Amino acid sequence: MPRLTADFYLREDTLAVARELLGKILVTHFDGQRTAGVITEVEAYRAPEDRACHAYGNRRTPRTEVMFRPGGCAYIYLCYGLHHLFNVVSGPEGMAHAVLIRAVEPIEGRDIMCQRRKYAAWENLLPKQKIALTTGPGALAQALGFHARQSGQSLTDPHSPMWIEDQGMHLAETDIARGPRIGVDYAGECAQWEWRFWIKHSPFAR
DNA sequence: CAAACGATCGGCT
DNA sequence: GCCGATCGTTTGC
Repeated sequence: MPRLTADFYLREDTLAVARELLGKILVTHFDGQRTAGVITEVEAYRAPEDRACHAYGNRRTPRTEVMFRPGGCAYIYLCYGLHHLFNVVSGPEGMAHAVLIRAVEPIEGRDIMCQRRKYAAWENLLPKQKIALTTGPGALAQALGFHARQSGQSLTDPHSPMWIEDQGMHLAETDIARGPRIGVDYAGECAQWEWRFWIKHSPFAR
């Protein structure tokens, strides 16, 4: 299956990019280990106006510099000293827009994901454990093997070990739910913006 | 140079 | 529900 190309990521409408990432397939291929999952939950972040965005007010720091690159690369950072959160940079160069991937449904390399998460083998997991394996941004990033040192890597370069595919899953507007973003209470009125989207009936989304 | 702070998770009550 | 873990980034002195 072909990777999504730069034109998908370069669009300025961050909310459209976020919604359209639902149902796409996030794939990693690190050290010969291939894992993939259907994207089921996302959040949009968008400088300069969004207080919850690390690049709020278009402030550039060494960490957030990659958010200003042309859309189509990864922004991965360490959160709470423990979790590596994976984002897709979008928008044209100079606009710090990104979509946080919050959950996926595993479809390939399930046992590799289990190893990385220190879970038992997939087929021995309880239904609740299968869901916990890749639901939540820290959990899915660990399962797919993401690390902050990979921040800035391309999703569109044919040789890059991380990418997103369209395998033809179609979602109607009525299949998509939206609500406020999680964990951004510090962001004033931006915290109420409904910039979080998920596949309505997926068990792999809150 | 010191200190505060997270776009979270999992275990325990 | 609550709380502790844990550390790079950022900011302020």
